[in-house]
Amino acid sequence: MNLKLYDTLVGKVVDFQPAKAGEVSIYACGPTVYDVPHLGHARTAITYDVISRYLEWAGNKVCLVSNITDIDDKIIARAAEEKTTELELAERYLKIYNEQMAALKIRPPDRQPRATEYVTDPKGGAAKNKRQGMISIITELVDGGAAYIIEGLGVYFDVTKYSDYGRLVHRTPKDLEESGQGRIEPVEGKKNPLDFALWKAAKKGEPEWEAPWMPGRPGWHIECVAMSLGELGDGFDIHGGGSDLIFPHHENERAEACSLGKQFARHWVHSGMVNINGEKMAKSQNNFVNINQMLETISPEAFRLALLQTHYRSILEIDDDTLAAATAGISRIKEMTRLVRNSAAHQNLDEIKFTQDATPLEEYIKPFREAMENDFSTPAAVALIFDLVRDANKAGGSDEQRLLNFMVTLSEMLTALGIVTESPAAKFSATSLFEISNALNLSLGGASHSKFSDEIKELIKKREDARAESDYETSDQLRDELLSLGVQIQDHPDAPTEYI
RNA sequence: GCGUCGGUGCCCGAGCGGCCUAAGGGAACGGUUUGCAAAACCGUACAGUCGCGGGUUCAAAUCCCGCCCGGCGCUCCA
Repeated sequence: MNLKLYDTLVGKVVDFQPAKAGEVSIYACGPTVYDVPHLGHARTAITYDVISRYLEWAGNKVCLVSNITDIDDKIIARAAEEKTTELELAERYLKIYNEQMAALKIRPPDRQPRATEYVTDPKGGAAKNKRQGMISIITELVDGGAAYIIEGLGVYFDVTKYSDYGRLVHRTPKDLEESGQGRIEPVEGKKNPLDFALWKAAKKGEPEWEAPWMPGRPGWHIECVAMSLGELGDGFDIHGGGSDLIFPHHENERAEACSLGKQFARHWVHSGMVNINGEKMAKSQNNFVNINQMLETISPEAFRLALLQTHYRSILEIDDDTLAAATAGISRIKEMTRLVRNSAAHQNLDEIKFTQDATPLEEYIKPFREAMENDFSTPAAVALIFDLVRDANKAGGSDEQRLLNFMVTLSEMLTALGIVTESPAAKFSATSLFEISNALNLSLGGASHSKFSDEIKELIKKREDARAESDYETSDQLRDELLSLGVQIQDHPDAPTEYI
């Protein structure tokens, strides 16, 4: 693997090699579960899903950790609004989040730690478990002089004690302070306006944990330090999230972790934001699109394709045109697999096994790898899929060995991107051309044969009768009717009519 | 204001010093095919040259400078 990726900290594309050859560890900042997820969450989750799938496809062992923030001010506020407990609220929205990510065919992360599991040290102690809770991390920061206590308010990180502050966001502390004027909520007792909370004292009725300073709850950034280091260890490979998290969240994480003497993340990766109908998607615009809503109009495969046709760092434009274009694109790929399937079925190639001979075609795989390893250039990778589709359509039904190679190649590429979710190695190691093309067609949302209702079967029968009598007026009418029921028709001069 | 990313055809969107007579998808138009369609394939127009103006270079969409415009960030948002 010869991967290059854009590292936010460096500000350019750099060579990437995992700390341990063949193993890649990724920490992707997950959601705060106080509301239903929206397209932004989907985009970020799919970005890291694709990255981890590709790296795995390329032969690495990948560990993807994505956390859940289940305690913070928004959750407390929302729980109060809904007259429920923070725990119940977080549970509920976490469940919805995971269900919707599954609906998008996003693979669950290898581990999904929650902030509340990381407040205190695990049973048996930090050293034994190789993971430290937030309270013990904060204690270390206080003891080391990087943090200070404001009585009755909380524990704050002193940014002047960390000389590299601002490097991730490419700003100087002075700049940050000036541009933050009027935005930063003044806190009585802070030494510097940029100082931020590591621990917040609990107000009456709020969830609280016992701590050396005062009962309270953790600040935002410290949770990700505890979870990323706890799950992946110091010097893990990639820390990711949406680009809106660069500052203050990730900057502050760095400050905390590096002040502990940790190397922390080796690379920082950030995915771009989502625009809806040419406008930024934001609460103030009141144009948040929920995943459920969107999945009523587009398949998860098509949605993923729409995302992949834009580079992960660019702004993603979502509107009806984008989604329709992606749906048409998936149909195009699906149609090709269907044509191959038919060809295999009609020629009885079904009986021929190609186990030994199926060969992914380097003419596609090689540039595909190059595209993906160039900072995950999925638009170029997707273009190669369409090149292959055209070439396979052109090849026609005659050369079954070549068709098989096309199918295996297509399967590899679709799997590497997660458009298709089966493992090709397991699925296709002992199968036929028909089985491969059928599997791909079905996993792209294609229909299997003869699963029509009696009503539809009746209409088909009527139409066939009409056509036999050359009554085209009636048969065309029935065709329209069938189409409105979702059945597409393809007549052929010397082959049976197909119903899709 | 500061930081950062970007401005490419009708739309989306690659390319980032010569292979660009600018990938790929969608939409449009014409042809082959079809009873007519659909799908597929072939072809065409779309980018009078890649936001604008300078510069570097034998060579620039690609590098540099300036300007204009947009996104994101600038204390709790993926």
